[in-house]
Amino acid sequence: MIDLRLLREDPDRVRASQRARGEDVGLVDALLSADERRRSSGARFDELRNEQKSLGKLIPKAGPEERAELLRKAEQLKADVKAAEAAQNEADESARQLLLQLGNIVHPDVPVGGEEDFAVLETHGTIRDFAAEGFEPKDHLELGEALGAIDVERGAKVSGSRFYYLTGVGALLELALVNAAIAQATEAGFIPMLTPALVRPRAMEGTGFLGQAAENVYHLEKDDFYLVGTSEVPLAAYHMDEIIEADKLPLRYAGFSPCFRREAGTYGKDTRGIFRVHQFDKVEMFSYVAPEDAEAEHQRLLAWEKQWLNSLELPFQVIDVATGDLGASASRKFDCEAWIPTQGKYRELTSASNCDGFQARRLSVRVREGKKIQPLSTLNGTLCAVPRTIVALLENHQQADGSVHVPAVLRPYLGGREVLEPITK
RNA sequence: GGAGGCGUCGCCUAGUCCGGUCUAUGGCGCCGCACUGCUAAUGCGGUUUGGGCUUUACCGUCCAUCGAGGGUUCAAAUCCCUCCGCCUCCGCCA
Repeated sequence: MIDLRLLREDPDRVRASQRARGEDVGLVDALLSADERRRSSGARFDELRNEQKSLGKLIPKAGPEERAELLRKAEQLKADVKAAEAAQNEADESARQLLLQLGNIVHPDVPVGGEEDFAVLETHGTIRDFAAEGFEPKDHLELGEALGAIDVERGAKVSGSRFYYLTGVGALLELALVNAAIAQATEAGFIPMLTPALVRPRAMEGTGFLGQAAENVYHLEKDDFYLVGTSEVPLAAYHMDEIIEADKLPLRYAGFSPCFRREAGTYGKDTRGIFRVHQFDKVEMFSYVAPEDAEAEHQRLLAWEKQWLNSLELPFQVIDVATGDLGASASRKFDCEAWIPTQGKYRELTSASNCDGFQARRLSVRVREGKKIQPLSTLNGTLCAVPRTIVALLENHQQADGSVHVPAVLRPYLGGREVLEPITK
């Protein structure tokens, strides 16, 4: 959530941000009046409660007659206090509900518009010219099946569409990617973390995934658990309700977990292969930093993502995601998109978001510097989302005979193998 | 799944049986001041968090906060209910 004080002091800035997101600006005014109601009902309750307390002190000391009189007054007050408390709770709750609907304040440099209105910031690597090399590139599924690495037919048989098995060298490839990614993150100072994949509503809501994104979240009704779509959720909630000393920051975690996504509303989109699936594993970077350090950390996360993709020898571009595609909790988001030869376009492989104090405020994670206590800033960035990375690797590193070149960074985790060969039988 | 115990403002802890004197005790740690060649020791003061009001800030002040939420009562850390978490034992199970 955003800072209520900011809303009070500079509502126009919040309105402008809502407008840029293409969201309802009326929400801001509703929130302002709810906040006003919250404050006045709170003051009323405080006043009555104070009166009740002073009266309560007199009762045990009073003589019999006086006592009866006081009790009569106290009884009346009891009803008033109860009503005032109910009014206060109601006002608090309605203000909170409105506040939860409001997305983060958008960074002024973010391009305004929908999904297609992103700005390309930089490009890396060289796109291969398969025509010049004299062969037609195969897509990742065809390659993966030939390698004995991917089985989507049986994935569908067992679990339905958008499920898959990674088999043989495919399974090894995932483990190699995960190990290499964790190694890079550890080298950079991240603490490796294996996190819960099932979380309570508070963690999900606090991370901002129960708003517009809710339809993409799996929910276990019987136990009221949510399946996380990213380890960002358990990593953000890790320090929930804590106050962290300023000299402990930055705190950096590299989470590895399965990720579950319903992919509602994507029917017919990316249906072939393992580009868009309901379950996958991912290594995620997560940072807790002082508010003034957030933008610099955002750049650092992006730099680590670029380092990773470069080490995989993948051609990619970096984009500044447009306002309409930010998601509720990000104030700014940089995606790295790898070139997918058979699609002839760049597709998202990693995503780095600066959430400022948005998640920290919802999850009550604060930093203490001297006497000052304030929400800190949280940021997250993908290091390696496994299936998509496999897609990009297979397609970009394929050779005319259907074998696949292995980047040096993965070889130590693949028994030194430099090439993956199709299975003959 | 069954039985029992527990949860107090950084950590430990008193208080809960028997409601008001709790404005929550004491110790440790930490911060400030005093004293002191330095350090240590000692003395005095301070030290939960959130929200209002006031305010440049400080200070001050009010309300809430004893795991969470409800209830009883004029009044709840204390009594009742529900939930959450931790511990012990039993059962079951990777």
